[in-house]
Amino acid sequence: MVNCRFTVAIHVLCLLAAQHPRTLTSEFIAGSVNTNPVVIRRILGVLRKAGLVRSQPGVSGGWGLVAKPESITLGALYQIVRPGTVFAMHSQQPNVLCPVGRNIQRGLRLHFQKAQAAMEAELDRITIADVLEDVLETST
Amino acid sequence: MVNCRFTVAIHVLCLLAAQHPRTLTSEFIAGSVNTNPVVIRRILGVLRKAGLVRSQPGVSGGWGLVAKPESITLGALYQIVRPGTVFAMHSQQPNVLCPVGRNIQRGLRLHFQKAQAAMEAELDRITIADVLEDVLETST
DNA sequence: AAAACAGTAATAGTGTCTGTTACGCATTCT
DNA sequence: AGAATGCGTAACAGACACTATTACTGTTTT
Repeated sequence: MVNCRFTVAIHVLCLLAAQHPRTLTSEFIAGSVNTNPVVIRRILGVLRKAGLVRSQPGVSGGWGLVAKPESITLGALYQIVRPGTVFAMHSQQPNVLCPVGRNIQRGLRLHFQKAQAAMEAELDRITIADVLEDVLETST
Repeated sequence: MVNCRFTVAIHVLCLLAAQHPRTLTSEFIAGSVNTNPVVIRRILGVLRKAGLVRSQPGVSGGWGLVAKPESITLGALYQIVRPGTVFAMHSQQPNVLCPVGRNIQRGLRLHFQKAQAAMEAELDRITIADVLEDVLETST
């Protein structure tokens, strides 16, 4: 089972959107996600740097949504919580004495970028508001 | 360093296509990829099950291409060497007592599938023949 | 018969991610 | 002012996936 930060980030933003403008503590959120509060704080820390949420320490503190749910696309969120590429190049540099080995990475880079861009474009068609609507709809 | 089997598989098929109809040994291929022959045999074993290549043991044995390079798309290859999904759900099951936690996975599944399908559709537009052409072109 | 080469199991090492504890700091409430 | 609450973050352990490597068996050609 690989990286699930993206999924958790969506989950948390849906929670914050559903309860807006109330603030939620990392402990409460962790109870819904079923993980440790530190994990939640780590992910929300990244989202705060991106300007999506804000945090407040102290009594009656917690986390609140800053951006509008319908303005947060899954594509943007993906780039925030999982920077980097879907595809990995060779773990060791290929043999430069081989015509294929010497040029294969350059030849693949653009194709990989376009494939990932297509994926993110599809994710851009969905917002947190859409997901929340789906979730609460199936809830009834 | 994540999964690079997909990249290596493309690399190996380009080699086999470039040298076709000659056969190449796993040791020779490993020399271009810069890894161990066993790693090559493992990946080629998967491709053989899919009918893309064949192998022959013994003296002057090795690996040969069966499918035509222009008929092997990167999308098909991706599904062969990396079955499974790009996106991971929660590592622990979310809290079913929470309306969001109870339905978030069902709400996300379709979106994730569509995003990955968009990526694979983009990969389907490229064949091994295309990649080989790019690679040999930049070689000059 | 000997050599070459695939097939495969077993193992070690590395890296990434999640989960957890611990502690400091900021803020609110009494 | 002091206590309680909650974030911020470092440190560490455990799980897991992947790569690399060794070693051995079986098959085919020469």
